[in-house]
Amino acid sequence: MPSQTRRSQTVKVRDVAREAGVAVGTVSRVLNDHPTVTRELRERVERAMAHLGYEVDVTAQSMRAGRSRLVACAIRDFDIPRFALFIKEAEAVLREAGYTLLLASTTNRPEVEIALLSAFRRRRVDGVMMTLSDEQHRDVREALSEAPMPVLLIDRDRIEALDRVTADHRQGARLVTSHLLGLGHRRIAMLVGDTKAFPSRSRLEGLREAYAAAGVMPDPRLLRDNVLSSEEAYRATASLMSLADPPTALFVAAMDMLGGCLRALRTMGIAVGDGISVVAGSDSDLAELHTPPITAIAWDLAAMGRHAATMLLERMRGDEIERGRGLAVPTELIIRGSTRPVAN
Amino acid sequence: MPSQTRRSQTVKVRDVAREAGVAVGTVSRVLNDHPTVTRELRERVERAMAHLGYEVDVTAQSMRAGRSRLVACAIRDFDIPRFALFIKEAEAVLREAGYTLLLASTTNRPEVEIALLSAFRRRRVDGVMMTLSDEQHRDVREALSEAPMPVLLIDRDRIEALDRVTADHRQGARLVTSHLLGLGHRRIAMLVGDTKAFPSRSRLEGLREAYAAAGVMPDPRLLRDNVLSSEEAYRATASLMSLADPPTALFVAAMDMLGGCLRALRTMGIAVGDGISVVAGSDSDLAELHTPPITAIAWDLAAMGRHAATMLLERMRGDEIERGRGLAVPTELIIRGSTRPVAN
DNA sequence: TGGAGTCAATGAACCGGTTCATTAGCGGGG
DNA sequence: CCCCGCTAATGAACCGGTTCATTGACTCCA
Repeated sequence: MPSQTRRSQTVKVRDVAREAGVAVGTVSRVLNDHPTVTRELRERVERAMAHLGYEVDVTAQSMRAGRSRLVACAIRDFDIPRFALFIKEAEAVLREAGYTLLLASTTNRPEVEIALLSAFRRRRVDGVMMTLSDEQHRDVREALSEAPMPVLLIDRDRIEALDRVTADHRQGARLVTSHLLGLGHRRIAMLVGDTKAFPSRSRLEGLREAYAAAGVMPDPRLLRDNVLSSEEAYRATASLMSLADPPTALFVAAMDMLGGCLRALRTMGIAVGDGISVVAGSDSDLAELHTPPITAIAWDLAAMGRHAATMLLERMRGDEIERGRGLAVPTELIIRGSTRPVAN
Repeated sequence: MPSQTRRSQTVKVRDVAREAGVAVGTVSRVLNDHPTVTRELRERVERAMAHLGYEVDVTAQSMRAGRSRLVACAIRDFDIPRFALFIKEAEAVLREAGYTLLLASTTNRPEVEIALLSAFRRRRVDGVMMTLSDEQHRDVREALSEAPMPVLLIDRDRIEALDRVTADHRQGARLVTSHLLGLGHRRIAMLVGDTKAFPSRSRLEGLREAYAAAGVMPDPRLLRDNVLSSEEAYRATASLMSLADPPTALFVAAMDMLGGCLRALRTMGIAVGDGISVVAGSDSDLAELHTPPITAIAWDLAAMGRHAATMLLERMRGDEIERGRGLAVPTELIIRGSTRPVAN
């Protein structure tokens, strides 16, 4: 019976205590760097641990201490290439602080978000960073308010009580729109993602603000929202370009939908730059190395990941901080060859 | 004191047992779908749980049961865009089976790999899927053999005792090389990643096999190995193209280094297709939508993720299966406009 | 009617740490 | 010399489940 074998193999605090000739409590204090332990005893215990090849059982620690040293990250879909950067940096900061990252995907469904929060609670996860499909969703808000651990929102801002890290998408969309209006474009199409979520909402705001500032009215028929996949971006682009009065510029604001959009233009034989000006809502190798290179909005996702982890750590430490801190990383517009003065 | 509040708020098996008028053991049996519990009692207990809003403490379960329902995934760097697909699918399969995914990055360093294995052991992780920086590393192999939980290797194959899921990179490289040789290319440069790891090794084998089959000798100076970042790919490309006798074709076998390589060619004013034939070691939007589109090797990373999770689940279930099963997903060559007959 | 056999339910012991009230030891002041 | 106060170490209780030997009820058959 392997469990028997394993059990007898496993070195426990008792064994270390016996080996070192001290009480189990002392071993525990050594493990936790308690100040009230003399150097001599500490060394004796550490020698015993090394000698026996002792390893703490984190499960048992969590059990008694009520904390797991786990931090969960739940996002819509970690298939989003640029998002990996966020996770990478967040994980590095958390690991440095002794935490392990739990990863889950919400598939952008409220019921999954709620189920995940419950699963995190059952695991006594110490902190959560997540996106939400819909910040207004009643049940999700209730689940969040009942969460016993701090929750930080990623690129969401409508829940005042929670910390959040966002990108300034409004600013980004404003820059794009002003840039295009400045080039003479008046028929600017826009593909945005889920309008129930912050990024799309604020991009729409930015667009409207820029239009308003220029005293121009946007054509609502050029706005395609809830574009969530590359395939949808393809169809939306194809449909826009088939209009009797097609757009002269296309702002692909939905994250990483640029591929679908370019595929559609290529299929229809429309040249980027000449036939239509194109702007990507987030920068990528594809945008940079396309012919012509594609004007794009850029922001520092790595910094977002670091900030998210750092803020969450502060909150978990229980520091006396005001509730609902927000941190917005700036966005910038990188102008490339895909945006040109409107033809005629 | 919040912990006090939380403690008193928490509903435990005792409370459920009292509410339902049964023993705690019975509640536990209901929780674990034990067969020896009558329908009537089961329903009474479930009502009590619902009424009190009971949630099991997974930590306590893990403590006694010795398993955590955690599966760890440790890869070199999850900044690799295409890898997200693997993780996404693996997570879905694992979640379906009631497991939660732990994520960590090895940064391709043996000592980190060893430390992570130890951390996973301390957390009583039930299974691990990981890459290795060096399959031959003594200490890593020792750590692996001492791991009490099953470990599955991702795209690594040199450890016979462990299950593994790989892509057939050798086949891919063979296809690429034959294709280029068939177009008349004799000076084929290749950028590969870490030669201590399986993917680069088998790509090199594939290249040599194809050369041998054609009775041609490769020029070793055109081989650049240990290209690990986009920046290194940039430099390697620049250096290759500055040779007195530069290559006529470039096989960017290192994963997702295509960007750096294309940047270098653009900087040097060398046209893809005309000036040099280019093949990407893994397909991407960038390869597909580049002008000209770039010939690439493709394989199903999503399937790899699913297979990895499924195989690991089987192993964790303790099924009687032979040790060290290997599953290789096929690779295919997608020929596009970037590879043309050699000019002369 | 009694005894063997089945099956469901019980609850105390246990998993491996941490916590904290208690004890032991020591130095210093009266 | 005694007592007080302080610090360091002790070890039993505890965290919240699961497990399993034991009990009790019930059926079946001689």
